[in-house]
Amino acid sequence: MGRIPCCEKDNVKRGQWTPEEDNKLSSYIAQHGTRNWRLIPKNAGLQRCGKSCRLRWTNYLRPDLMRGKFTDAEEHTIVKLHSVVGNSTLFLLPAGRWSLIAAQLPGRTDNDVKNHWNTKLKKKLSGMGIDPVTHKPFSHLMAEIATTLAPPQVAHLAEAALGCFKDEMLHLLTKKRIDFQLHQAGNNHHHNQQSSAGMPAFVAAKHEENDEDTIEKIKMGLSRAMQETGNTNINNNWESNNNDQLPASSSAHFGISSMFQCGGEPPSFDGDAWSQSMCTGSTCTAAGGENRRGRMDEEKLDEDDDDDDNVLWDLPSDELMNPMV
DNA sequence: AAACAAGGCAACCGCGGGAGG
DNA sequence: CCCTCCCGCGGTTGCCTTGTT
Repeated sequence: MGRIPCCEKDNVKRGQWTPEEDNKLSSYIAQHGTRNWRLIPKNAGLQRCGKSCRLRWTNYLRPDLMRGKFTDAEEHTIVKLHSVVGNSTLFLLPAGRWSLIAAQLPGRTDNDVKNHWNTKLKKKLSGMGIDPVTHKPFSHLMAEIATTLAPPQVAHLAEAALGCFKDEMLHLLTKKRIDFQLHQAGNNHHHNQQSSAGMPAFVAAKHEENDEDTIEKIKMGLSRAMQETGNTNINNNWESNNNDQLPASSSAHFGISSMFQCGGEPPSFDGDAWSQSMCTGSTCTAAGGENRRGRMDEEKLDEDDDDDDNVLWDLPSDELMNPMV
């Protein structure tokens, strides 16, 4: 038996809302509240689906909404919480993950958070070499899988992985990193000779570097990660964290920080406080280098001091705006 | 200056859960 | 217990803006 539509689609307007429609909806809700969305458009004199009205209200018209850019702190919270509730099916969370995350960010809607995650944060994490789904470094993900396979299968895995990541990696290595290098080059300007194309020598070199070279480097990194895995407690970490009472509280531990404790390759850093704050643990501390403390703003440092001891993703319940699960 | 590409955001769609008859 | 309806969620699409060539 098919589900009946929430409204008759022929008679409803769709697309962008006009200021008049916004006014009608806002004033109606101000007077009558938001009970029964199906009746609201009729009573408010709107040719809209009730669902559309609800979305417009919750995502745009609500007076408590905060517009504007996400702050670093908000982004930090999103990433933290996403590492915990990201795989909501695993923990059988009663509420959706986006709404749960949004509940911790006053003035932000789940749609806001979801859009921000999809358009910005995912790329940001990828750019740091971290898988935005599992919050683990790409190299460790591959290494984890590789440890369960026989050597011939590992070779196939590497090839398959390269196929998957090739485009993304090439993009990151040949385009985005150039920005960073440009910045670096600015400090060593006199060392860089101009190429025939008029671009700095290092940029020209990047362009000339063919795909095969890049792939070779990726392969080396992958095999190095797999070798290092043999000497570390990567699986112990993973298993112990999973075997313990799984839900949210413990799951926070097996995110990025626990993986970084394993001695594998750290993600690449842009050097900004945000990216460094996404990573703690012995390896990252070393990789982050001396300037970490120097660069991070003092207030943030104080906040994160507890996290520095390997457990960035531990979220004390009193730190949350709304308690979860 | 124009064309094209990429990014960002608002809105839509379909599905599932829960409440109530 | 079944059915209907409402609500809310995540995924996706489409359009507008901004950046790049």
